[in-house]
Amino acid sequence: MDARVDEEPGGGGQTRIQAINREIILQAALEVFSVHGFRGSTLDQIAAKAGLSKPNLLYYFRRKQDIYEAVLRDTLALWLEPLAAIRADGEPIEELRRYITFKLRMSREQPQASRLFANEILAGAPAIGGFLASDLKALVEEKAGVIRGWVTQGRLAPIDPVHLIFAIWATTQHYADFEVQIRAILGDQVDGRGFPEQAAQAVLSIILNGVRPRA
Amino acid sequence: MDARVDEEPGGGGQTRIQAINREIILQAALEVFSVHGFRGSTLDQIAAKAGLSKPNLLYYFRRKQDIYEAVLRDTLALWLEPLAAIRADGEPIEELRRYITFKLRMSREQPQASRLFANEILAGAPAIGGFLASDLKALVEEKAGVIRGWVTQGRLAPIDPVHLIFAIWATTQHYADFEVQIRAILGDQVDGRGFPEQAAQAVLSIILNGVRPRA
DNA sequence: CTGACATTTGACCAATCAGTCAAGTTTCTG
DNA sequence: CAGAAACTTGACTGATTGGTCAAATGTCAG
Repeated sequence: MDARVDEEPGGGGQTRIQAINREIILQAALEVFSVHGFRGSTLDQIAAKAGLSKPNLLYYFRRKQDIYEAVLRDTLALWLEPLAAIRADGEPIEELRRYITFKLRMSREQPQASRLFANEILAGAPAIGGFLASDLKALVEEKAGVIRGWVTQGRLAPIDPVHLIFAIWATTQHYADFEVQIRAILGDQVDGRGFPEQAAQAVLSIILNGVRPRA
Repeated sequence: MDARVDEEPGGGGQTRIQAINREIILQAALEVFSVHGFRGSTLDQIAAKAGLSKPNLLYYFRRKQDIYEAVLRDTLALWLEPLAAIRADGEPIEELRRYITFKLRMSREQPQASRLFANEILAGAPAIGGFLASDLKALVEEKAGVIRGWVTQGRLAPIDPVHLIFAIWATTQHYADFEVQIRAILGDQVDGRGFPEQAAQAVLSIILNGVRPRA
């Protein structure tokens, strides 16, 4: 029969095994969904990667869609964090440098999360369209206001703030989303010690010099 | 029986109907594959969009994979064209401006081609991995050499040429690949008359000022 | 207008898909 | 250590998938 409500697999309270297996499933699902997107991924792939049987997967998540949404939800907050951290009372160039550096590090350490979103957006954002149009839009508008203020004060070159945010997203996430292409062009160099710094220096140089106020 | 070799559906010579229907199929396939990727797309979706029956699809292309590769091949050349057009004997900033402008126009006029590649790369480039590591790599290295020359001559700020190319790809293709996200944030503004110019001005301003030599 | 060939399709197939279920096994609690 | 609940799974289902095939229809040159 029904377990105590707060110990249902989908609920808040979890048993030890639930906590472990839900985490295993979400990690496996991230690896699969981030490569093939929702439609292109199968429960069998996820089950195999998680080392669980397919019915067992569906014991923890009733539907494939539920797994997908759980993975997306888990990574959404993580993804917005750095943008939210931009402070209006900071030094503009330093704030942007910190934001870009943060985003580049996330592309390096969580490339699958980046690819998961890329797949979701390419597919038309069926699962997070509402979130984009509400929370993300509000956050971008807020930070665009901050940047616009810096421009008005002459602390940044005149630039459309929203497009600047797009440019930062694009250049930083590119290293995660297009990693295969980058690896095809640069080879094992990508795994070298200096590569992250090299990429960071290039991106920071282009964008920061691109928005630095010109006398 | 076998038709004359040069009139086989897959061959070079085509009947009138073949030419028409192959084009219809490739256009429908582009629309489907660019949204859901190879694995996430179905022949039924393509057939429905093309207004043909599924067996008829397979009369012109023997396998789903063949349709996919044909669409990719058709768009690959188009995609490299602008990079190849960068000239060593041009004015650096003007050459880059032309390249960025070209890429932005392609993102606007051929967003599906951009998304098709994005999906292919995200999936690990199973179909074009070899091409990336050979042709694209060679082309990038050649143009990187050109840019490196400009830097050496002091006509561009010191910047890693390959990462500059990545940054240009990222910022320009972002408008095609993440259109849904951009639309969620900016709304119908995206359809406005001035939007392409606004985006172009922002991207050009950031990148060109980012690489302009500083005294 | 006719015959050869190109084109189209309904019916079908085996494989894979998401999801169900009843019967098992394991784990936890008192 | 017993009983209850949590967990696991083999076997299954109906739907969808890519792909086949024989038969029917359309096209076009002579």
